[in-house]
Amino acid sequence: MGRPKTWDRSEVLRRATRLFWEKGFEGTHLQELVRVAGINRFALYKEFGGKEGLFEESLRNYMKDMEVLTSLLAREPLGLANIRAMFRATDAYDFHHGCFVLNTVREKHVVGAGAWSATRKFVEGGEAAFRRNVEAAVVRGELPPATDAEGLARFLVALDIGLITYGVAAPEGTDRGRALEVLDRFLDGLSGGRR
Amino acid sequence: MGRPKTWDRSEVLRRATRLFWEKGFEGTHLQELVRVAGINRFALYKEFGGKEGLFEESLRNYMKDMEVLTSLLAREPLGLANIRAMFRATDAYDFHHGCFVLNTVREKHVVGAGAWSATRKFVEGGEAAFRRNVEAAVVRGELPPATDAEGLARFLVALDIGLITYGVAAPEGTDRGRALEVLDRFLDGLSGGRR
DNA sequence: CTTTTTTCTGAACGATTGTTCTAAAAAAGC
DNA sequence: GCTTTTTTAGAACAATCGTTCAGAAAAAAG
Repeated sequence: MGRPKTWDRSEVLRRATRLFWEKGFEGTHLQELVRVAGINRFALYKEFGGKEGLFEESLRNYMKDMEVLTSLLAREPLGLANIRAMFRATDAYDFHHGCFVLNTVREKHVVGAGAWSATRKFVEGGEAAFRRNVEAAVVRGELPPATDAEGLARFLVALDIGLITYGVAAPEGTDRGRALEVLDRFLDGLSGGRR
Repeated sequence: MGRPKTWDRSEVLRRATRLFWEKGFEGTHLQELVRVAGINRFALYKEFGGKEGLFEESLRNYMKDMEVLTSLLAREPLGLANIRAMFRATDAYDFHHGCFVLNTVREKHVVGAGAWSATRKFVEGGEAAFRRNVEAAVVRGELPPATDAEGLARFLVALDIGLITYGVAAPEGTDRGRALEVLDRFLDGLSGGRR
Protein backbone atom coordinates (compact mmCIF):
# COMPACT_ATOMS: atom_id res chain seq x y z
CA MET A 1 0.00 0.00 0.00
CA GLY A 2 1.04 3.60 -0.46
CA ARG A 3 2.90 5.22 -3.30
CA PRO A 4 5.57 2.93 -4.74
CA LYS A 5 9.26 3.80 -4.49
CA THR A 6 10.93 4.99 -7.66
CA TRP A 7 14.36 3.68 -6.71
CA ASP A 8 16.11 0.42 -5.96
CA ARG A 9 18.17 0.29 -2.81
CA SER A 10 21.12 -1.68 -4.13
CA GLU A 11 21.21 0.38 -7.31
CA VAL A 12 21.27 3.61 -5.31
CA LEU A 13 24.09 2.19 -3.22
CA ARG A 14 26.02 1.16 -6.28
CA ARG A 15 25.80 4.59 -7.86
CA ALA A 16 26.50 6.42 -4.62
CA THR A 17 29.57 4.25 -4.13
CA ARG A 18 30.90 5.22 -7.53
CA LEU A 19 30.34 8.91 -6.85
CA PHE A 20 31.86 8.94 -3.35
CA TRP A 21 34.73 6.85 -4.68
CA GLU A 22 35.47 9.41 -7.34
CA LYS A 23 34.86 12.67 -5.51
CA GLY A 24 35.15 11.79 -1.85
CA PHE A 25 32.85 12.75 0.98
CA GLU A 26 33.30 16.51 0.86
CA GLY A 27 33.56 16.62 -2.89
CA THR A 28 30.22 14.90 -3.38
CA HIS A 29 27.33 17.35 -3.05
CA LEU A 30 23.75 16.39 -2.38
CA GLN A 31 22.47 17.96 -5.56
CA GLU A 32 24.58 15.69 -7.73
CA LEU A 33 24.18 12.76 -5.37
CA VAL A 34 20.39 12.61 -5.60
CA ARG A 35 20.51 13.14 -9.35
CA VAL A 36 23.07 10.42 -10.05
CA ALA A 37 21.85 7.94 -7.46
CA GLY A 38 18.27 8.33 -8.62
CA ILE A 39 16.81 8.87 -5.18
CA ASN A 40 15.05 11.91 -3.74
CA ARG A 41 16.31 13.82 -0.76
CA PHE A 42 13.49 12.78 1.50
CA ALA A 43 14.05 9.09 0.92
CA LEU A 44 17.80 9.49 1.22
CA TYR A 45 17.40 10.73 4.78
CA LYS A 46 14.73 8.24 5.73
CA GLU A 47 16.54 5.25 4.26
CA PHE A 48 20.21 6.06 4.84
CA GLY A 49 20.16 8.73 7.50
CA GLY A 50 21.60 11.50 5.37
CA LYS A 51 24.84 12.05 3.49
CA GLU A 52 27.09 10.60 6.16
CA GLY A 53 25.01 7.46 6.54
CA LEU A 54 24.96 6.86 2.82
CA PHE A 55 28.70 7.46 2.65
CA GLU A 56 29.46 4.92 5.32
CA GLU A 57 27.24 2.32 3.71
CA SER A 58 28.82 3.05 0.35
CA LEU A 59 32.24 2.49 1.84
CA ARG A 60 31.22 -0.86 3.26
CA ASN A 61 29.63 -1.72 -0.08
CA TYR A 62 32.98 -1.01 -1.72
CA MET A 63 34.78 -3.22 0.76
CA LYS A 64 32.36 -6.01 -0.08
CA ASP A 65 33.17 -5.55 -3.76
CA MET A 66 36.86 -5.77 -2.92
CA GLU A 67 36.34 -9.32 -1.73
CA VAL A 68 36.82 -10.27 -5.37
CA LEU A 69 40.44 -9.37 -4.72
CA THR A 70 40.96 -10.04 -1.03
CA SER A 71 39.49 -13.53 -1.33
CA LEU A 72 42.43 -14.40 -3.56
CA LEU A 73 44.64 -14.25 -0.49
CA ALA A 74 42.40 -16.72 1.35
CA ARG A 75 42.55 -19.53 -1.17
CA GLU A 76 43.91 -22.82 0.05
CA PRO A 77 46.64 -23.64 0.00
CA LEU A 78 48.07 -20.30 1.17
CA GLY A 79 51.38 -19.45 -0.38
CA LEU A 80 53.28 -17.51 -3.02
CA ALA A 81 50.79 -18.33 -5.77
CA ASN A 82 48.10 -16.37 -3.93
CA ILE A 83 50.33 -13.34 -3.67
CA ARG A 84 51.13 -13.48 -7.37
CA ALA A 85 47.45 -13.84 -8.21
CA MET A 86 46.59 -10.91 -5.97
CA PHE A 87 48.93 -8.54 -7.78
CA ARG A 88 47.78 -9.66 -11.20
CA ALA A 89 44.15 -9.15 -10.20
CA THR A 90 44.86 -5.77 -8.64
CA ASP A 91 46.53 -4.66 -11.83
CA ALA A 92 43.56 -5.81 -13.91
CA TYR A 93 40.95 -4.18 -11.70
CA ASP A 94 39.68 -0.70 -12.56
CA PHE A 95 41.25 1.63 -10.00
CA HIS A 96 40.88 4.67 -12.18
CA HIS A 97 39.85 6.71 -9.14
CA GLY A 98 42.28 5.05 -6.76
CA CYS A 99 41.18 2.96 -3.83
CA PHE A 100 38.04 4.22 -2.11
CA VAL A 101 39.40 3.14 1.27
CA LEU A 102 42.68 4.98 0.82
CA ASN A 103 40.85 8.02 -0.46
CA THR A 104 38.75 8.00 2.68
CA VAL A 105 41.85 7.81 4.85
CA ARG A 106 42.79 11.17 3.43
CA GLU A 107 39.45 12.62 4.57
CA LYS A 108 39.68 11.51 8.16
CA HIS A 109 39.22 15.10 9.28
CA VAL A 110 35.69 15.11 7.91
CA VAL A 111 34.29 11.58 7.79
CA GLY A 112 32.61 9.96 10.76
CA ALA A 113 34.35 7.74 13.29
CA GLY A 114 32.65 4.63 11.94
CA ALA A 115 34.04 5.09 8.46
CA TRP A 116 37.46 5.90 9.84
CA SER A 117 37.78 2.77 11.94
CA ALA A 118 36.48 0.70 9.04
CA THR A 119 39.33 1.90 6.83
CA ARG A 120 41.83 1.11 9.54
CA LYS A 121 40.55 -2.44 9.89
CA PHE A 122 40.54 -2.91 6.13
CA VAL A 123 44.20 -1.99 5.79
CA GLU A 124 45.19 -4.08 8.80
CA GLY A 125 43.24 -7.01 7.40
CA GLY A 126 45.04 -6.71 4.09
CA GLU A 127 48.43 -6.74 5.73
CA ALA A 128 47.48 -9.75 7.87
CA ALA A 129 46.27 -11.65 4.82
CA PHE A 130 49.56 -11.04 3.03
CA ARG A 131 51.46 -12.12 6.14
CA ARG A 132 49.55 -15.38 6.44
CA ASN A 133 50.46 -16.25 2.87
CA VAL A 134 54.10 -15.38 3.43
CA GLU A 135 54.20 -17.53 6.54
CA ALA A 136 52.56 -20.39 4.69
CA ALA A 137 55.08 -19.99 1.89
CA VAL A 138 57.86 -20.36 4.43
CA VAL A 139 56.30 -23.51 5.86
CA ARG A 140 55.83 -24.96 2.39
CA GLY A 141 59.43 -24.25 1.52
CA GLU A 142 58.67 -21.60 -1.10
CA LEU A 143 60.53 -19.03 0.94
CA PRO A 144 63.61 -19.43 3.13
CA PRO A 145 63.03 -20.04 6.85
CA ALA A 146 64.79 -16.82 7.79
CA THR A 147 62.16 -14.73 5.97
CA ASP A 148 60.86 -11.74 7.92
CA ALA A 149 57.17 -12.40 7.32
CA GLU A 150 55.91 -9.14 8.77
CA GLY A 151 58.49 -7.05 6.94
CA LEU A 152 57.76 -8.76 3.64
CA ALA A 153 54.00 -8.43 4.20
CA ARG A 154 54.32 -4.69 4.75
CA PHE A 155 56.52 -4.44 1.72
CA LEU A 156 53.88 -6.18 -0.39
CA VAL A 157 51.00 -4.11 0.97
CA ALA A 158 52.92 -0.93 0.30
CA LEU A 159 53.70 -2.07 -3.21
CA ASP A 160 50.08 -3.00 -3.85
CA ILE A 161 48.89 0.36 -2.57
CA GLY A 162 51.60 2.08 -4.55
CA LEU A 163 50.69 0.39 -7.83
CA ILE A 164 47.09 1.51 -7.43
CA THR A 165 48.02 5.07 -6.54
CA TYR A 166 50.67 5.25 -9.24
CA GLY A 167 48.08 4.19 -11.78
CA VAL A 168 46.06 7.29 -10.97
CA ALA A 169 48.96 9.72 -10.89
CA ALA A 170 50.80 8.44 -13.95
CA PRO A 171 49.80 9.43 -17.48
CA GLU A 172 46.74 7.62 -18.74
CA GLY A 173 47.52 4.30 -20.27
CA THR A 174 50.88 3.84 -18.58
CA ASP A 175 51.63 0.16 -18.54
CA ARG A 176 52.18 -1.32 -15.10
CA GLY A 177 52.80 -4.76 -16.54
CA ARG A 178 56.56 -4.36 -16.65
CA ALA A 179 56.61 -3.27 -13.02
CA LEU A 180 54.68 -6.43 -12.23
CA GLU A 181 57.28 -8.51 -14.03
CA VAL A 182 59.89 -6.99 -11.77
CA LEU A 183 57.85 -8.15 -8.82
CA ASP A 184 57.58 -11.64 -10.27
CA ARG A 185 61.32 -11.89 -10.67
CA PHE A 186 61.71 -10.56 -7.16
CA LEU A 187 59.54 -13.34 -5.80
CA ASP A 188 61.46 -15.81 -7.96
CA GLY A 189 64.65 -14.53 -6.40
CA LEU A 190 63.31 -14.89 -2.89
CA SER A 191 62.26 -18.48 -3.42
CA GLY A 192 65.69 -19.06 -4.95
CA GLY A 193 64.92 -22.07 -7.08
CA ARG A 194 63.12 -23.85 -4.29
CA ARG A 195 60.12 -24.51 -6.42
CA MET B 1 54.81 54.74 2.90
CA GLY B 2 51.40 53.47 3.83
CA ARG B 3 50.31 51.10 6.56
CA PRO B 4 52.83 48.28 7.03
CA LYS B 5 51.89 44.68 6.30
CA THR B 6 51.30 42.44 9.28
CA TRP B 7 52.34 39.25 7.48
CA ASP B 8 55.39 37.75 5.83
CA ARG B 9 54.89 36.28 2.39
CA SER B 10 57.03 33.20 2.80
CA GLU B 11 55.58 32.50 6.23
CA VAL B 12 52.05 32.73 4.86
CA LEU B 13 53.04 30.36 2.08
CA ARG B 14 54.59 27.91 4.52
CA ARG B 15 51.50 27.79 6.71
CA ALA B 16 49.09 27.62 3.78
CA THR B 17 51.10 24.74 2.37
CA ARG B 18 50.75 22.80 5.60
CA LEU B 19 47.02 23.39 5.71
CA PHE B 20 46.34 22.52 2.06
CA TRP B 21 48.61 19.51 2.45
CA GLU B 22 46.56 18.25 5.37
CA LYS B 23 43.04 19.10 4.29
CA GLY B 24 43.23 19.47 0.54
CA PHE B 25 41.78 22.22 -1.61
CA GLU B 26 38.11 21.69 -0.89
CA GLY B 27 38.69 20.76 2.72
CA THR B 28 40.51 24.00 3.46
CA HIS B 29 38.09 26.86 4.10
CA LEU B 30 38.95 30.51 3.91
CA GLN B 31 37.99 31.17 7.50
CA GLU B 32 40.60 28.76 8.81
CA LEU B 33 43.04 29.64 6.07
CA VAL B 34 43.26 33.34 6.92
CA ARG B 35 43.43 32.54 10.63
CA VAL B 36 46.21 29.97 10.36
CA ALA B 37 48.19 31.68 7.62
CA GLY B 38 48.05 35.00 9.45
CA ILE B 39 46.91 37.03 6.48
CA ASN B 40 43.69 38.96 5.94
CA ARG B 41 41.24 38.18 3.19
CA PHE B 42 41.85 41.34 1.23
CA ALA B 43 45.61 40.81 1.08
CA LEU B 44 45.13 37.15 0.20
CA TYR B 45 43.26 38.14 -2.92
CA LYS B 46 45.56 41.00 -3.83
CA GLU B 47 48.76 39.02 -3.29
CA PHE B 48 47.82 35.49 -4.35
CA GLY B 49 44.70 35.95 -6.43
CA GLY B 50 42.35 34.10 -4.11
CA LYS B 51 42.11 30.58 -2.77
CA GLU B 52 43.02 28.86 -6.00
CA GLY B 53 46.05 31.04 -6.56
CA LEU B 54 47.34 30.45 -3.07
CA PHE B 55 46.73 26.73 -3.46
CA GLU B 56 48.73 26.49 -6.64
CA GLU B 57 51.60 28.46 -5.17
CA SER B 58 51.48 26.29 -2.04
CA LEU B 59 51.71 23.19 -4.20
CA ARG B 60 54.76 24.54 -5.99
CA ASN B 61 56.23 25.52 -2.65
CA TYR B 62 55.80 21.93 -1.51
CA MET B 63 57.51 20.64 -4.63
CA LYS B 64 60.44 22.93 -3.89
CA ASP B 65 60.63 21.47 -0.40
CA MET B 66 60.67 18.01 -1.90
CA GLU B 67 63.95 18.80 -3.59
CA VAL B 68 65.53 17.71 -0.34
CA LEU B 69 64.49 14.23 -1.45
CA THR B 70 64.47 14.40 -5.23
CA SER B 71 67.97 15.87 -5.31
CA LEU B 72 69.21 12.61 -3.84
CA LEU B 73 68.48 10.98 -7.18
CA ALA B 74 70.59 13.57 -8.99
CA ARG B 75 73.82 13.04 -7.09
CA GLU B 76 76.82 12.01 -9.10
CA PRO B 77 77.61 9.31 -9.70
CA LEU B 78 74.11 8.04 -10.48
CA GLY B 79 73.50 4.49 -9.42
CA LEU B 80 72.05 2.10 -6.89
CA ALA B 81 73.38 4.07 -3.93
CA ASN B 82 71.16 7.01 -4.87
CA ILE B 83 68.09 4.79 -4.96
CA ARG B 84 68.89 3.34 -1.57
CA ALA B 85 69.44 6.81 -0.15
CA MET B 86 66.16 8.00 -1.64
CA PHE B 87 64.14 5.32 0.12
CA ARG B 88 65.88 5.86 3.42
CA ALA B 89 65.23 9.60 3.22
CA THR B 90 61.61 9.11 2.20
CA ASP B 91 61.08 6.86 5.19
CA ALA B 92 62.63 9.43 7.52
CA TYR B 93 60.64 12.37 6.14
CA ASP B 94 57.39 13.38 7.82
CA PHE B 95 54.63 12.25 5.50
CA HIS B 96 52.04 12.15 8.22
CA HIS B 97 49.49 13.65 5.85
CA GLY B 98 50.66 11.73 2.82
CA CYS B 99 52.18 13.39 -0.21
CA PHE B 100 50.68 16.76 -1.10
CA VAL B 101 51.11 16.05 -4.79
CA LEU B 102 49.35 12.70 -4.63
CA ASN B 103 46.61 14.20 -2.51
CA THR B 104 46.09 16.83 -5.17
CA VAL B 105 45.85 14.18 -7.87
CA ARG B 106 42.80 12.91 -6.07
CA GLU B 107 41.21 16.37 -6.31
CA LYS B 108 41.63 16.80 -10.01
CA HIS B 109 37.91 17.38 -10.36
CA VAL B 110 38.17 20.61 -8.38
CA VAL B 111 41.69 22.05 -8.66
CA GLY B 112 42.76 24.26 -11.53
CA ALA B 113 44.45 23.05 -14.69
CA GLY B 114 47.77 24.54 -13.62
CA ALA B 115 47.94 22.55 -10.44
CA TRP B 116 46.84 19.42 -12.23
CA SER B 117 49.55 19.54 -14.90
CA ALA B 118 52.11 20.35 -12.22
CA THR B 119 51.33 17.14 -10.39
CA ARG B 120 51.57 15.18 -13.60
CA LYS B 121 55.00 16.58 -14.34
CA PHE B 122 56.17 15.93 -10.80
CA VAL B 123 55.29 12.25 -10.95
CA GLU B 124 56.77 11.86 -14.42
CA GLY B 125 59.91 13.61 -13.23
CA GLY B 126 60.23 11.23 -10.33
CA GLU B 127 59.94 8.20 -12.54
CA ALA B 128 62.50 9.59 -14.97
CA ALA B 129 64.93 10.27 -12.12
CA PHE B 130 64.63 6.71 -10.90
CA ARG B 131 65.11 5.41 -14.42
CA ARG B 132 68.29 7.43 -14.96
CA ASN B 133 69.79 5.90 -11.83
CA VAL B 134 68.78 2.41 -12.89
CA GLU B 135 70.34 2.93 -16.29
CA ALA B 136 73.50 4.26 -14.73
CA ALA B 137 73.59 1.27 -12.40
CA VAL B 138 73.49 -0.99 -15.44
CA VAL B 139 76.33 0.89 -17.09
CA ARG B 140 78.37 0.75 -13.90
CA GLY B 141 77.81 -2.97 -13.62
CA GLU B 142 75.69 -2.75 -10.47
CA LEU B 143 72.76 -4.28 -12.31
CA PRO B 144 72.73 -6.92 -15.07
CA PRO B 145 72.67 -5.64 -18.67
CA ALA B 146 69.29 -7.28 -19.31
CA THR B 147 67.61 -5.07 -16.69
CA ASP B 148 64.31 -3.50 -17.80
CA ALA B 149 65.11 0.02 -16.67
CA GLU B 150 61.66 1.44 -17.26
CA GLY B 151 59.91 -1.45 -15.57
CA LEU B 152 62.19 -1.30 -12.56
CA ALA B 153 61.81 2.49 -12.36
CA ARG B 154 58.03 2.18 -12.28
CA PHE B 155 58.31 -0.53 -9.71
CA LEU B 156 60.42 1.72 -7.50
CA VAL B 157 58.18 4.75 -7.90
CA ALA B 158 55.15 2.66 -7.03
CA LEU B 159 56.91 1.29 -3.99
CA ASP B 160 57.97 4.75 -2.88
CA ILE B 161 54.45 6.08 -3.29
CA GLY B 162 53.09 3.02 -1.56
CA LEU B 163 55.34 3.36 1.47
CA ILE B 164 54.21 6.96 1.94
CA THR B 165 50.54 6.13 1.55
CA TYR B 166 50.83 3.03 3.70
CA GLY B 167 52.35 5.12 6.45
CA VAL B 168 49.19 7.21 6.59
CA ALA B 169 46.74 4.31 6.43
CA ALA B 170 48.54 1.98 8.81
CA PRO B 171 48.20 2.31 12.58
CA GLU B 172 50.24 5.12 14.03
CA GLY B 173 53.79 4.16 14.78
CA THR B 174 53.90 1.16 12.45
CA ASP B 175 57.53 0.52 11.63
CA ARG B 176 58.35 0.64 7.94
CA GLY B 177 61.99 -0.17 8.59
CA ARG B 178 61.56 -3.88 8.07
CA ALA B 179 59.83 -3.31 4.75
CA LEU B 180 62.83 -1.19 3.77
CA GLU B 181 65.17 -4.02 4.67
CA VAL B 182 63.24 -6.21 2.28
CA LEU B 183 63.87 -3.64 -0.42
CA ASP B 184 67.56 -3.57 0.42
CA ARG B 185 67.83 -7.32 0.07
CA PHE B 186 65.88 -7.10 -3.15
CA LEU B 187 68.40 -4.65 -4.58
CA ASP B 188 71.21 -6.89 -3.28
CA GLY B 189 69.62 -9.77 -5.14
CA LEU B 190 69.36 -7.78 -8.35
CA SER B 191 72.98 -6.76 -8.28
CA GLY B 192 73.80 -10.41 -7.56
CA GLY B 193 77.15 -9.99 -5.88
CA ARG B 194 78.37 -7.64 -8.58
CA ARG B 195 79.35 -5.01 -6.04
C1' DC C 1 -16.03 7.28 -4.91
C1' DT C 2 -13.57 8.37 -0.27
C1' DT C 3 -10.15 7.27 3.00
C1' DT C 4 -5.69 5.78 4.33
C1' DT C 5 -0.94 5.23 3.69
C1' DT C 6 3.34 5.96 1.72
C1' DT C 7 6.41 8.46 -1.33
C1' DC C 8 7.66 12.27 -4.26
C1' DT C 9 8.41 17.05 -5.57
C1' DG C 10 9.99 21.33 -4.66
C1' DA C 11 10.35 25.04 -1.70
C1' DA C 12 12.30 26.84 2.48
C1' DC C 13 15.57 26.70 6.22
C1' DG C 14 19.80 28.43 8.60
C1' DA C 15 24.57 27.90 8.12
C1' DT C 16 28.61 28.38 5.58
C1' DT C 17 31.06 28.92 1.29
C1' DG C 18 34.41 32.13 -1.55
C1' DT C 19 34.49 36.79 -2.88
C1' DT C 20 33.99 41.84 -2.74
C1' DC C 21 33.79 46.17 -0.71
C1' DT C 22 33.66 49.98 2.70
C1' DA C 23 35.43 52.53 6.45
C1' DA C 24 38.86 52.87 9.89
C1' DA C 25 43.85 52.50 10.99
C1' DA C 26 48.67 53.22 10.52
C1' DA C 27 52.49 54.78 8.43
C1' DA C 28 55.22 58.84 5.52
C1' DG C 29 55.60 63.57 3.40
C1' DC C 30 54.81 68.29 3.90
C1' DG D 1 48.39 69.62 12.14
C1' DC D 2 46.68 67.80 7.26
C1' DT D 3 47.21 64.88 3.02
C1' DT D 4 48.39 60.90 0.76
C1' DT D 5 49.08 56.08 0.52
C1' DT D 6 48.63 51.47 1.78
C1' DT D 7 46.75 47.83 4.71
C1' DT D 8 43.58 46.11 8.00
C1' DA D 9 39.34 44.48 10.09
C1' DG D 10 34.91 43.27 9.40
C1' DA D 11 30.55 43.78 7.22
C1' DA D 12 27.94 42.53 3.13
C1' DC D 13 27.45 39.75 -0.97
C1' DA D 14 25.31 36.09 -3.78
C1' DA D 15 25.76 31.31 -4.08
C1' DT D 16 25.72 26.91 -2.31
C1' DC D 17 25.93 23.66 1.38
C1' DG D 18 23.18 19.76 4.02
C1' DT D 19 18.83 19.36 6.10
C1' DT D 20 13.88 19.71 6.91
C1' DC D 21 9.24 20.07 5.84
C1' DA D 22 4.59 20.90 3.75
C1' DG D 23 1.58 19.75 0.08
C1' DA D 24 0.78 17.12 -4.09
C1' DA D 25 0.80 12.47 -6.06
C1' DA D 26 0.13 7.64 -6.39
C1' DA D 27 -1.05 3.42 -4.91
C1' DA D 28 -4.32 0.04 -1.82
C1' DA D 29 -8.45 -0.70 1.13
C1' DG D 30 -13.12 -0.07 2.10
